[in-house]
Amino acid sequence: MQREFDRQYDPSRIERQWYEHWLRLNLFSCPDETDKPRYSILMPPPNVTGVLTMGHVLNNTIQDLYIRYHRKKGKVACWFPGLDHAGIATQSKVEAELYRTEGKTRWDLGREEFLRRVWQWKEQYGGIILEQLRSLGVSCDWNRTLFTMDPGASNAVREVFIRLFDAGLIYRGKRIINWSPTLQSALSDEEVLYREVEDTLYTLKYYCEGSTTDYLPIATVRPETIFGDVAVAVHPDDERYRHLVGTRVRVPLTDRYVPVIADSYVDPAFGTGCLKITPAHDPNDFEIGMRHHLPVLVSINPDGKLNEVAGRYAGMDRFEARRRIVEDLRAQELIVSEMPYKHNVGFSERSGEPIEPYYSDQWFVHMQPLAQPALEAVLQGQIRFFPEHWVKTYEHWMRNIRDWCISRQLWWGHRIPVYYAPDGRFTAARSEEEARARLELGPDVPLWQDEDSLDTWFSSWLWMLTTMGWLHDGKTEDTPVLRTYLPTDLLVTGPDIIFFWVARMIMASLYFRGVIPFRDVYFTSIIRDDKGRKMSKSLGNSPDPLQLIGKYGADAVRYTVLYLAPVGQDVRITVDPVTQDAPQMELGRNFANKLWNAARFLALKADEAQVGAERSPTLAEEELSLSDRWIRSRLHATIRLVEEHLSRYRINEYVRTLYDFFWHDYCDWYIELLKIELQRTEYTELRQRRVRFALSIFEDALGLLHPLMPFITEEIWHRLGLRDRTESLCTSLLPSYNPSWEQPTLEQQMEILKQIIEQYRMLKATAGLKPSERPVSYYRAENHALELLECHAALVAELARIDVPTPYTPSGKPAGALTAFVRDTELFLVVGEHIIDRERERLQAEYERLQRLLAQTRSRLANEQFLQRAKPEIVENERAKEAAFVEALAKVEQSLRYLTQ
RNA sequence: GCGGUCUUAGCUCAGCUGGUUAGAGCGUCACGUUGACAUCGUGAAGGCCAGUGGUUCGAGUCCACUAGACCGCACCA
Repeated sequence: MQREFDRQYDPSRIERQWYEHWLRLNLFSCPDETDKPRYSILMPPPNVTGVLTMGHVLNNTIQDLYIRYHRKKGKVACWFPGLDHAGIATQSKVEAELYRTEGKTRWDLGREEFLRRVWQWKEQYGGIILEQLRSLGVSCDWNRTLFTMDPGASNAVREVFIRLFDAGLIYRGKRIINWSPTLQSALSDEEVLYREVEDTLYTLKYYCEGSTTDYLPIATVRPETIFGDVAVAVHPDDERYRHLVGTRVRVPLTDRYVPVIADSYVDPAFGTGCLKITPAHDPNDFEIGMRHHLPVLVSINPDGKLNEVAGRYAGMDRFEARRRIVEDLRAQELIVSEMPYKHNVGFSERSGEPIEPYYSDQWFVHMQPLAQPALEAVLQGQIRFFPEHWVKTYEHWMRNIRDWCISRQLWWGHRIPVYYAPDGRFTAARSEEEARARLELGPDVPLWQDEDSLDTWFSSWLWMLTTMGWLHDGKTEDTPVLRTYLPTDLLVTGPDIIFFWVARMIMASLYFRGVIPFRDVYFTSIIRDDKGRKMSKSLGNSPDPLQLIGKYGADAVRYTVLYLAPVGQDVRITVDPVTQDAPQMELGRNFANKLWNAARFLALKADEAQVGAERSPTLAEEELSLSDRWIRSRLHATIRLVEEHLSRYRINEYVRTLYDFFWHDYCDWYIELLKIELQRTEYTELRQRRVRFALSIFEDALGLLHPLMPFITEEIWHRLGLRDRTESLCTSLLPSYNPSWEQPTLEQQMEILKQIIEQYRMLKATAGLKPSERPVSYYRAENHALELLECHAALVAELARIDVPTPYTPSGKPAGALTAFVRDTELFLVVGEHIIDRERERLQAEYERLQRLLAQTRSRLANEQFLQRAKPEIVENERAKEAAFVEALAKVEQSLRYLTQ
């Protein structure tokens, strides 16, 4: 039976086919209820507007790794996928398109028609990213895909709003909020990014009433806000100004007089010690204004333009107005000084322009009561963070939590379920009828629903509940799915949304269901380019993952990204600015190719020996060679390590462990040894059993690798095992660990044998001999090493490409021989006398190295404290080292002496 | 201002609860196509583990400080 195996692995030929096949076999969908152990993960829902980024690749590969691993442990492993409606991002996108194609704004269309267009857009382009994720091989339960604007999720959102409203945890208030003039909407504190900006600090003259010479010097970076001034504040104890408290000063460029007030908020040591109070345009001024019962004078409109309060500057944009006002202030000599000034300015995370603090009616969630239990769940370890240090960040935020502004002046989103009556009263309600009932109004009284919608995160924070059907009809709280899969086991997300999402989910889950939403949270690395910049579309420094998958294969991309991503450390991926290629992916591609070729070799041998799908009979225990036992020991160590690393989320260690096993243990050594052993096995039947043994080791290891590289492992598993297409490595169980097969002593022996081979190779290379030459070799060894060499001389000869080494009994060394050492074993390779100089150099270096080591060891042993306090086995070890170094030194020294003779 | 992370080979990084002679991949150099693999093999070169001090019998590993890189939160005109 011959199988086709190309010399090179081509992922593009098999990946898509396998994915579709898995979907046909329905391997990823889970029942609502089960008696089996279960494991669940919530996918952080990507935006409908999103396309696959390297961040998604990293994040979803980790999730897929864990889901697949636990599925292969025999659990019902359910991964809940979904999509986020992304209010601002999506609305902006559709508005931009509308303006480009039809020259219209959303107000031209009206709310209803505009929303129809957004839905249309969503049907057409939305969710592309979910399709893209499939090319990565993710094994979600696609039947459970939820969109945050789906009716079920929307019902839950409405119900939650009403419940929190009734509980007094949601309130409406006139506040200073972060306003984006571009988006024409409020933003939460978390959506504002602060950046240092070079500005000018203007000190202005506020003339005292009735005086043309006395003034208060008042510094500001925003002279355009002076029209909103309602007072000037000084510190109550400030001797310079105390006499002025209660008098009035004139606002520059106006005829308006405002009072001088005393408030301890003012820092007398900072600046001029005088502060203008503009409650409508500064959060701190607002607080002071409230304390002193001052009016809130709005001078800048929501569109960022000054209004009639600003007199002749009305209608001007805030930045244009600043320039004009400064010119006029200069002209009228109202400026004391202008100084360059660095300070932090808040920018809209979404639209990029400076935030305008804006005084308006908004909806807030009172966070304090929700935060307390959520903080405890993490501090007490019910929820674990990986890496753990994020707990500090979480705690800091939770202890200083501020109320959450949830209203957005957007149309795309969940509309706030609040109704207003003509008399000004309002209530949250499921319908207009219910609102009437709640407000005790007759059926003919007109009601208005609030125009605003809710922050997108107000639906995301319910994700663990809504994905599992909670309140999808507005009533049913307890579903079989919730009982089965909540709390989930793992959440994988970026640390940048710890507040936006992770913290709020914990709060919502505890408040509404009384359970934690997830047990472990793994915060992924941030992917950066080779200059350390975060990858982003605007910088153009992010490769297109689909292009990489197309070029290198999904397995290779998954492999490389996880190999490069240690826990808690950012990942740097070098990207070619022209081709957008990421050459580091070769790491994964080469590994896949290595795997493929190892399988190709096994298939060749299996076909030669006419091994079919059967794996028995295999070698009996007493038939196992040193290399067989060794590779089995390595396999079981690997099984153990895989479990250890994954349970501690040391993902790159897991990757490295498998790399080492496949490449170094299995390919570099085991296959090479197997080749020789097969050559020497005369009986067909024994050869067959030997190949079966080699295959079974390889196949077990494939299972361990499958969660990371699902496509190639499935393909190889089928080819080697000639398995039926209805079987899948996705659902076949992982090999189980057998501690008695992990044999450290045996591994040590093998290690010595490997070193002996390597030393012979080194000698041969030093002599510059051709590979085809087989120089005569000898050894002088004792005990174990002697035994090893006697038993495996032929293997050593084959692998080192030398003549079969034989014991050398005379003292001294063979004529024309180079010498090398493995512990106390001496190895000789007869090469003639032509490279004495290099040999002497090498031995001299070795001599010095050993002397350094010996000195170190001796100084340790000379220390009384060390002998007394260190553990006995450490001391013993040190003594053994001393002896070994002394002996080795003597031998090297002797060799050097022979050389000079 | 508060909190956090990082600094190990030319590059990108591993190195777990302190204890064999500090590792890998890429890159470099030399050799090589022996029936799995040149997307490969063999060998070699390459490291005062950022600096200073401390704890300890013992520090790349723990602590403090310094320098540099970065992140989060807060923010006064």
